[in-house]
Amino acid sequence: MSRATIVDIANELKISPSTVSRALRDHPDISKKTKHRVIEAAERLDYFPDSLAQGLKSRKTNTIGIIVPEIRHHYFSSAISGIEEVTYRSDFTIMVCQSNEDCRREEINLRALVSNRVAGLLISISQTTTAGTHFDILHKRGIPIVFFDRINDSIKGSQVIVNDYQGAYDAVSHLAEKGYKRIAHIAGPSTISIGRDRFLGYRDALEQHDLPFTPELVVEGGFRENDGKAGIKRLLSLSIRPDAVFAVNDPVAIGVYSILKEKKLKIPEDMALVGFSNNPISALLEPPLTTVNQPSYEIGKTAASLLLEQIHSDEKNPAPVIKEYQTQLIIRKSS
Amino acid sequence: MSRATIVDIANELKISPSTVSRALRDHPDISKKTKHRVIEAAERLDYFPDSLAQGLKSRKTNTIGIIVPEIRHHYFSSAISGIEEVTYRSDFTIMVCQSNEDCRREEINLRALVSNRVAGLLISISQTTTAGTHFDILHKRGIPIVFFDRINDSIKGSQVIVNDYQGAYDAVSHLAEKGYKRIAHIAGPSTISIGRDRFLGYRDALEQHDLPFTPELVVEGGFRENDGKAGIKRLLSLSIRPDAVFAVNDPVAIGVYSILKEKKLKIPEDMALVGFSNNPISALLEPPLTTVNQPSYEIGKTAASLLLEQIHSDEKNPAPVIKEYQTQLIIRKSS
DNA sequence: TGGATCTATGCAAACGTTTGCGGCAACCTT
DNA sequence: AAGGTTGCCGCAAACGTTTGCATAGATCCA
Repeated sequence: MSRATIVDIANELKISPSTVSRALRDHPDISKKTKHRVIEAAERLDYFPDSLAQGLKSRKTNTIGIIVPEIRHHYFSSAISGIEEVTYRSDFTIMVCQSNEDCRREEINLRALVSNRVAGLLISISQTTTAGTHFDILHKRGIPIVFFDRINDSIKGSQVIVNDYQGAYDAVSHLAEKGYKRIAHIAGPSTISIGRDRFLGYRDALEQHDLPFTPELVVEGGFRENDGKAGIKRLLSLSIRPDAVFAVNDPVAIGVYSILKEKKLKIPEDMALVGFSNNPISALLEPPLTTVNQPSYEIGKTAASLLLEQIHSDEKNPAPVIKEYQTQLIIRKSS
Repeated sequence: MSRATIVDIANELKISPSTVSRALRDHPDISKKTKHRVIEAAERLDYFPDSLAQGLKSRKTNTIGIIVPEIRHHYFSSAISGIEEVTYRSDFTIMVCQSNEDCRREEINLRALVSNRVAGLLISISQTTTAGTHFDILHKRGIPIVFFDRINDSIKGSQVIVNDYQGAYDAVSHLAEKGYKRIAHIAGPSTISIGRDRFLGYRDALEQHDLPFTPELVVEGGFRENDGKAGIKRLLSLSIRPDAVFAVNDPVAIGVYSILKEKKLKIPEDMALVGFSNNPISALLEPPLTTVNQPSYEIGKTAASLLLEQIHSDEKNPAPVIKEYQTQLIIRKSS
């Protein structure tokens, strides 16, 4: 019933706990023979090391924290999958929290993770996170942090991102070159990097192709399917409808799909559509969605590797590193 | 830089650490005035409780472990989302691991979680997990466990599942009633509950509708998209092709879709198709996929609630509870 | 006024590890 | 033969909490 400890093994073998500890960690001071005896006894007694005691004593743990807006969104679950894949290989475990796009909850999660003494933190901030002062404690405690996907300029730290500006620019250029004239944008919050950068890419692409920038063709919302629904409804109610829509991401584009289907509007004849993220689902939609590829699984892996590097680095507050992935426009039938 | 501890607060206030500890936990013995002073000092010093020390001393933690085959599969990420939602409200954090459908990795994950002294475990076993002796240590240590979705009869523990048999039965009955005569089944591993039960539902539905059970129409594989591709290829190579397919789950059905599209075969004219899970994607496929609804998010929430109940229960090894959800056939254009 | 009860606090041990330091043989040097 | 290495191991303190027990002062009752 009650778990065996190092002391139990020591008593069993009539040696001291320190010898057992060293034997288990393969310390060179311990003889081969003793090591074998210890290993054998440990297995026989079902010994499991106690990570709590280890962490308390050694002042560091093998767990890293993750905070994302919502776990069930494909982009994030895929990134988490990538993260777990690399942390697993380094004997780290992950603690996962979701902020539900709520800054306050993000902060509560953060406190819980710090209390659990995570060795580092990976985060994609919520869409309501503007300030970011709650990240200061990490810096104070020398806990490395890597932001991925969504960042916020007022917060310092390493980042793994994609070139959102270029991705949006390419997507909208593609629409312009296809001959669409009134290209709308269902945008994300301008306080979030990806919301702002994709908007800027959109605006500059219009300008580059001699299309007028029309403020009423830009509706700002969140990152969810419902935001897409609301956005397209607004656009459909305009006196002159757009002939194409660039959605800030695929979930939003999917919201647009469902409304357009509901209204029996044809894609791309009545309205062309381009998304962002390349969710697996986008290829299977009818018509398949033109979108911008964003390698979420890879991004997760890279972010985790970067974090582990910083954790193992000697300096307590290593200089921020920024890794940027290039996006890739995937042209399908919706445009 | 270095974090403040209870002792730091005690020194600051010239009181003893035990008083600080009690004040922070709102112990009735401590005066209002002292409590206020302690709280104030704690905030001023940026005090964060140390979960490791707390866990070590109190012999229990507020973290629960999760092991799933793959985080990025919609069904699981959705379940994890549900789990996090309820654990968050109870001040628990989750440690998430993925087994990658590999029994050995599942066991390694399990050891890591036990080492971290999780208060309980939620698991959906890998498709290669047949024995399950590695779960014994949980029982020995009185760590409650709740299985969800995939179970294995040789393992005892609480379960949150759906009525897979009935779901499959309904799906295949639907196909039979639509007039399909040669209904194939791309099945999951028979060692896993959901694989076996869905197969049994398929078989009995055939019998009930006076259709012959033809072994060559059943191909057994895994739960992934690739398994669907392999399965449908096998079926297409038969001298007499089936006219309908019941896939063990939606990812497998999606694999079938992509092969059928590749071969220019029409759904449902050339081949009808039914899936299982009701992934959000299934409604957006063309044609939309008939499938069996399985409330993954709800299942996650229920499993987590059940686990928390057992954690808070006084008995060390509470009797297993089984919660079964009813499935619901969602008829769309693919059948 | 003496003892009993209550309130608020402190002491010290314990949770399971890790690790610096020191010790004791046994073996090597010159 | 005396001193120096080397190999192997144990002692004890420490990590940051929690908690049973003791205690000091205040209040109460007869």
